[in-house]
Amino acid sequence: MPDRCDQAFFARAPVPLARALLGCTLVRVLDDATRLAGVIVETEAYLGVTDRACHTFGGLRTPRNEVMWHHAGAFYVYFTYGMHYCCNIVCGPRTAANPRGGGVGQAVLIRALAPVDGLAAMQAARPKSRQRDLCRGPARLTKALAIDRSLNDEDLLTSPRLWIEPRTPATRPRRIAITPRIGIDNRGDARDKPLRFCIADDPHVSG
DNA sequence: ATGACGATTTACT
DNA sequence: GTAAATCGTCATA
Repeated sequence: MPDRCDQAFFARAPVPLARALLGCTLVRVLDDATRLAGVIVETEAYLGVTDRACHTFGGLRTPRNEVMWHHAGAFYVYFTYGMHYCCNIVCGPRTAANPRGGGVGQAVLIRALAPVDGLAAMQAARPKSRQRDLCRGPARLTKALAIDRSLNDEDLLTSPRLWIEPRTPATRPRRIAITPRIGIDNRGDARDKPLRFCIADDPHVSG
């Protein structure tokens, strides 16, 4: 039985989780048992109700962003630009009000992976992509790993088709690069905060 | 009912 | 470098 990140791993604030996810492996198992997996090399932290770039800014709660208010370890998938999916891991510390962690509108966006398992299936999903670019970008990786709306609100703690595996000595980042987030140019102070985390010098990082 | 826009990617000049 | 693709969502009326 594969090692899987647990509730304690996800139940913390977005910045520490975004850092801790680097070097972990995102695993997706298809209905035909094909295993697709990649090492997380790029993440972004979304801080919740005070963060202008966050879907829950100002306490906004709608059918679309409902999952961001769920417990830590919930998987939040949203559709954007009429054609792309992006995926996030809901987080937030454990409190008396939220003993599972989360419940406060915080999450970490997965922005890029280094492909590890299921390369043939990924390539089939993105036929024109070079191997290095298969999961290099938030919407590219969801396409490569067959992540869509059907996985919104999936529980990473228990799902048989989706989970996160911890770092191994071989995947532990040597150095982490920190930059402002991508694609939020129009949002004042939120634009410049250093909330994007990458494994430095990894060729699978986007941007 | 309507309209502006988006945590992007790809193709094209 | 710029622009097109493409549609669900939310705010406004």
